[in-house]
Amino acid sequence: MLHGHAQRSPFPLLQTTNPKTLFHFIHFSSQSQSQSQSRHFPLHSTLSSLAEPLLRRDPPENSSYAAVFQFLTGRSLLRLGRQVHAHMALRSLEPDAFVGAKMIAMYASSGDLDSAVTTFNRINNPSSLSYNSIIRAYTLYGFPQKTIGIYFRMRSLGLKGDNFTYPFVLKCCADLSNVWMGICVHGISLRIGLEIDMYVGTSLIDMYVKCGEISDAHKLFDRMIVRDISSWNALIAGYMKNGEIGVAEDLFEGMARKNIVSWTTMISGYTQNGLAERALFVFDKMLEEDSGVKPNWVTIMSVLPACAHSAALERGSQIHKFASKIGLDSNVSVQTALVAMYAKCGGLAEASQCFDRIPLEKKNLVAWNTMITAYSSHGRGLESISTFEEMIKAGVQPDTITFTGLLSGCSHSGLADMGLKYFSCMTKAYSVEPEVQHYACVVDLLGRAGRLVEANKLINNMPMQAGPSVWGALLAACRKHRNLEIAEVAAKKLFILEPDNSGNYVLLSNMYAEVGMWKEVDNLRAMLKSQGMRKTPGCSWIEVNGKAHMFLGGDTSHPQAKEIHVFLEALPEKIKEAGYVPDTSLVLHDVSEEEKEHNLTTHSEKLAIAFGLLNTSPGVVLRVTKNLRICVDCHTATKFISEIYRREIIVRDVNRFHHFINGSCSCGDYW
DNA sequence: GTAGGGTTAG
Repeated sequence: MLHGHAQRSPFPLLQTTNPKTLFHFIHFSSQSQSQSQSRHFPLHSTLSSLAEPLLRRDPPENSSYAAVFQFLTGRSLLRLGRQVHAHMALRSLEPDAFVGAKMIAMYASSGDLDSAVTTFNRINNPSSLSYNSIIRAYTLYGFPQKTIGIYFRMRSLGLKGDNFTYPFVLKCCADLSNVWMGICVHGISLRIGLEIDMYVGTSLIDMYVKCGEISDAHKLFDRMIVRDISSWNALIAGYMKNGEIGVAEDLFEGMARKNIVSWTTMISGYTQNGLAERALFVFDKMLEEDSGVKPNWVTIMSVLPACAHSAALERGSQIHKFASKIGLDSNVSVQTALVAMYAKCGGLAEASQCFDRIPLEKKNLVAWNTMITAYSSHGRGLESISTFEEMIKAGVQPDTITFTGLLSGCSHSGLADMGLKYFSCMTKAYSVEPEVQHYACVVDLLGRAGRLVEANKLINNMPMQAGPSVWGALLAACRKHRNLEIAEVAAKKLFILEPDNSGNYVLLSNMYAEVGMWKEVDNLRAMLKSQGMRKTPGCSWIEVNGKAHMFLGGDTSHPQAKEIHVFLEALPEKIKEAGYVPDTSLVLHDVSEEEKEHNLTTHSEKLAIAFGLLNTSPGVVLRVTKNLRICVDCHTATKFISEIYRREIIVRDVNRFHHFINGSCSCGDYW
């Protein structure tokens, strides 16, 4: 009978185990697995004394096993857990609701969800406790639908659930953004008197926050009798995600005690709302205050995008060093955030170094995507492709973002044929359906090659509605190839799809200006004005000695403004000797050529570059960031500057990177 | 047990 049972069992080690080997196994594993910790934690002796009743001849009780499973939970001792399970089965002990719950927790925490589920299904009379274990397991493994299904099955059996059930069920409603389900579960928890429970209450706040119902979340917060730091944190996160940073700040300041999550919430809130400076400031303040909070990997991950956003390479690498010092740089998520940060700060070499340091088996989809996208935005299409092929070789399944990176990489490097090849086979070979953004990349790809009619045809045959990204790509291509006819078609679509984007009006207006159609230019400018829109002011910044210096177009407010302007006034003559011809075609005003030239010398990117040249030693790479696309004249001028002054200049514009070296740019003059 | 999270095209 015993033997038969063993053969039916889904647990592979069942047949080979007897009490004696179990003892040896416990003895051996506890010694080998904990050699380094044994001085601090007596794992071996604890486990031996817990397991001791199991090894006696008299039949042990379920509860003895429960203690062992509980001890094994969260220790990643899956083999040992299986041995204990097998030992139990050999003694014909069927897990009851209680031991079953502990076994489920052990399996789930050891990464074996299948065994957890099998265990659950074999429990004869599951209790709330057994349901809680499987609900927790399904939630942590990211199966919210399953969790909710199990929860309602539990309710149908007349089990109400307790304060351990509802936080997970609510988390699932939150993950699904299903506010109706959330309200339903809220109602049930209210009826059974659990709303006032601290954990249930916090989970309810979180659920309403994640469903975008911030006022309901706040009402709940006000009703809570006992609040925890977590309740505050959940609400603060809501106001930051919401964009109501002021409210979040007030709540944060009003907290009697703050923990690392409170600080991290504020930092990531600032980052996500584009307030990079504030994010970095709060990060510093947290470290200075010495309030006993210790940054963890989420903190580092939240602060790095702030460096990326403001292109603060020096700040970013300082934080990198800090993360290494406190031992957080071996975390894949931190490493991935580092890759993204370095790439966005113009440090492609550092980015790929960080990527190389991630062990192959730890490189996940996000890590690969980040590196592919990094190469792509730097115009290194061939590297994008080879990284993609390595990813496939490593057995990681690509997703929609992978192909966005890959295709835009091909287009940025002029690899039209490669891009089209990947686009045409992505469904068949990689099971990824093309989406709007992939069409946008292909339109860009064809547009770059001057195949505008083909691009237009592709748009008309798209299986879905063409979005602003697609028409935007076509419009940009038309500007480059001076095709006013198709440009007008694309622009008209864009005026409807994104009426508030002044960039589209400016682009078309520039095209009219190029061919001297000043009446149309005026019409467009009148349209902009009547709709209360203004051209987004151009703005560039550069980091020198760890400090960012920002310039607006025509800016004279910088302390060194005079010096900069003297330099820029003299610049055209200097680079004209090397062949520079000022390109005034894009200056909007219908004014004299001389005046146009002056307009050009005050573009924000030129101011930043001039400042960089004046304040750094020869050989230092200049890294400039601009909030719009770099203009044609600045692009040309920068190429000459890189040659005459023998400087490497890296400009990040709103779309991509430009590496200027020895008179040429990595974008191949198409952007 | 609850709260904080990295990768997306013009």
